[in-house]
Amino acid sequence: MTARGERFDPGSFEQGWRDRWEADGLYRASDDDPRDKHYLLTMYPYPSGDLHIGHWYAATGPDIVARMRRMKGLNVMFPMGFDSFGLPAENAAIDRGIHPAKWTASNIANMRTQFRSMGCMFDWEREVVVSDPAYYRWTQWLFVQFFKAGLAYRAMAPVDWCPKDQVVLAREQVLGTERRCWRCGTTVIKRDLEQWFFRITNYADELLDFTGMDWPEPIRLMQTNWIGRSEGAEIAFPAETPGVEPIRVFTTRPDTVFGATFMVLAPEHPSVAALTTTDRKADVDAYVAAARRETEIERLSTEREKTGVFIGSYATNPMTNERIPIWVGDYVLPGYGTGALMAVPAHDERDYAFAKKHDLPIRYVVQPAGNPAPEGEPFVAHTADEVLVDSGEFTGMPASEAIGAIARSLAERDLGGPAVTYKLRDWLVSRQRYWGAPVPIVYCPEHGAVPVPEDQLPVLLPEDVEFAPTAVSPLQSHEEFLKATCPICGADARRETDTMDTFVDSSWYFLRYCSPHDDQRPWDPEAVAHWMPVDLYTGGAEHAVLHLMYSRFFVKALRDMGHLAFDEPFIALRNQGQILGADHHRMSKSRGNVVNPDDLTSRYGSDTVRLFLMFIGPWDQGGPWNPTGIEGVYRFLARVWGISLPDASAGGDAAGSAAEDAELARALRRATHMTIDEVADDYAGFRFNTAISKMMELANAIVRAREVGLAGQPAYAEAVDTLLLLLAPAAPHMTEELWQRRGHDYSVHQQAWPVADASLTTVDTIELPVQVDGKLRDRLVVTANTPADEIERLALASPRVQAHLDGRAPDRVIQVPGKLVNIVTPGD
RNA sequence: GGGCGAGUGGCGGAACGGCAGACGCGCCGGCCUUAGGAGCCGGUGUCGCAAGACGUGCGAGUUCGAAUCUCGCCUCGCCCACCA
Repeated sequence: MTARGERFDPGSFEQGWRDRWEADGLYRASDDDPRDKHYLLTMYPYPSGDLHIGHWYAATGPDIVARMRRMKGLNVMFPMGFDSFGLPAENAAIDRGIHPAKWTASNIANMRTQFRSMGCMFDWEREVVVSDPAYYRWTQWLFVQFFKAGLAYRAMAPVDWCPKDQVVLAREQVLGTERRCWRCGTTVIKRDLEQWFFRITNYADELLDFTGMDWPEPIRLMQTNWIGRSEGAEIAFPAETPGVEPIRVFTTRPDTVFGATFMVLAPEHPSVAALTTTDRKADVDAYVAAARRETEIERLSTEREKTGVFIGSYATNPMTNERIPIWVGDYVLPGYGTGALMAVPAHDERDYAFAKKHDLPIRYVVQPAGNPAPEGEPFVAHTADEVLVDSGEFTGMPASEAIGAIARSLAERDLGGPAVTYKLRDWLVSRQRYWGAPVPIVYCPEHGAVPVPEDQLPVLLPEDVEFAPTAVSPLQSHEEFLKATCPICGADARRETDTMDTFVDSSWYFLRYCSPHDDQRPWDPEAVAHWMPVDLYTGGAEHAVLHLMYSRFFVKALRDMGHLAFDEPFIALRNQGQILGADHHRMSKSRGNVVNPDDLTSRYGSDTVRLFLMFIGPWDQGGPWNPTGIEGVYRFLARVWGISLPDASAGGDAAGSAAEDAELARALRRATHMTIDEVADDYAGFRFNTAISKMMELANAIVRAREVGLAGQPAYAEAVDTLLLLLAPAAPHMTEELWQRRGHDYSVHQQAWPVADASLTTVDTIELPVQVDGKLRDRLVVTANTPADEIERLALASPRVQAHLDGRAPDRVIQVPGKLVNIVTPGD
């Protein structure tokens, strides 16, 4: 801090500037702005009560980019809202008797205030709160559109059910590997209930296509793996039992079908009962019942024994025409492929383990070309040079060819053909909870599930509800809510009590931001056409799959219904790292390691906290919280303050000659102009830590310039003004204050981003490292256009190089223009 | 078990085929001061008085040159987890 001039006191001006920006609507994004639109979005938070340091970390990065892009001439929209439906509000209601709406509203009010203290350029006029009926009305409207388009349907699905409380539990309400009810500790069971689904699997293939999307590779990979597309063949194995359909299986290895020596059905497979023979019925029934009870509990374990029972009947291998036994085993998953598989123990590890345990035949039908068939272990390798053995007419054929040939042979006999299957399942959107958007459906005894007419939306959540500790959704016992009439026939009907998964709310909130106050439709098509798609989306990587994939699905589905005219919601995506507690664990209230930014801001100011968070490391990395070092960032800002105050130019002892001063001024100007693009590139690449270090270097250069008496010169003023402009996105308050004090027009945030003067950034002398055998021995200072042979001569003439050459003539000299010289000796 | 990512000073990190340790914290020394937990100046990878040698988890390799590329191993983190 400067000895003269006024002390840096962020508390004296930060709030004032925030009020002014707010009053002036500085960050309001207008639809008719002639500049190019730029939609920058950061994931909205769940209103848990307080903003912690992680929220600051997540929001400051995109705020910097938003501010820079605005200075670069774009019409930036940067909105914020609240993901305000969900379980914690309901838990608060149950535990403390506060109504979820009340609890949520007070949390939002608090967090909104805290958000404002960060000095982000959020356009609060566009705020979206998903638990507001003005929002969920349109969530319901969208459900109806999905229903009409056949993309929302009802089906039986297993749910976690507490037999004591008689209630469906959410996934997070089932605790531990013993799977106990969070409330009463009873062991939870699976129970089939009618649930609502969205048909996301219709879009599996399109969701695999990331063409033109600037997304992190790990996220694309995770979604790709989640969708889990597998190519192979479907093959029908006729069952001997009369009246039973052939058993269809999916396989990625049709080339091994000659080695299929038995079949295994999932316990849930629909043909199990019909295929079970009388003498096996007791065993099979017991096994199926046990598997059903254990679904997911035991199946989670990879290492467990391959259990199963023989069903008593046989099928025919369509290639060998052999009778092969049919088993039931819980390692076969009901939801994947056809829920049945042909077991090829010689070429699949799981089938091999099953065959060994149950003493079933193992037949090798593929082997490495020219090698004997391996014994004692499954041969699963799938490379180019394998051939079929013991496979009838296909014996000797390369495995890669056999895949197609066998599939064709089966297709000719109507016993199969090429097939594709996915791991992706349809999206279960039903939640048996209160605090969510009610599914807008009524059940008519005559017409079944009927959507609520659009002009009767929203289906409001009743407010007069009691939250009993049994955790049963109060909607299920709210007579007035349940009472409905059929929209088709007017008969007495019952209202659906399921609410929607909160991921439904977040699958379209980015559309609502475009026209948040429209009360005639979910969005204004013109506004959406103007702003969408989101140019840059930021958020935590924990949403890699669900939220991001659901949003992509929504956009594609709505496009196909004619509501949208683009394919993807988010062009570019960046993930911030997670700030952990000082104990290296996730911040959570129960651990007591949550860092509240309020203490830090009151002590250092918002700018310092913002800058510190961006300085501690790469933004996408995160890491454990450690406030050590915040002083350094504060000192940096205080130094910027000191060199920028108008009276800073008064000091300095002009000492050098005019020529020396001109050279120093030129060096300062070069440093200034070099920094402009470096900082811009770093900001754009989310490398805020290096951007800040470069601004620190410029500030240090300005301090030195003042010490040598440059403070009164134009180069000094240019350096300071440029530094303030570069720093403005990261430290918006103090740069605004200094900008004003230096006599410039309000606001620094409406200035154009500075342009680097190329004539200043090109260097005329360079320092070249000189290596001997790759080891640094000397440095040469030469003019930038020195010819190569001259550089070589100078390098060889260096006494230090000579010493290391030790009389030897160089073998060769490698020059990387402008980078270095390496002299290679013949020795090695 | 599979996939992805990461290992660099006392610490956060920079460099990402070409000067390892930018920038900052901390620490050491000095200046200023009635005082300093303020500010300013200098130093700070390790060993060594020095010249110099060594140095980016470990081990190989490619290259004139490797923290960076390749292969194998170790450790940590995240995701998926019997997906036929």
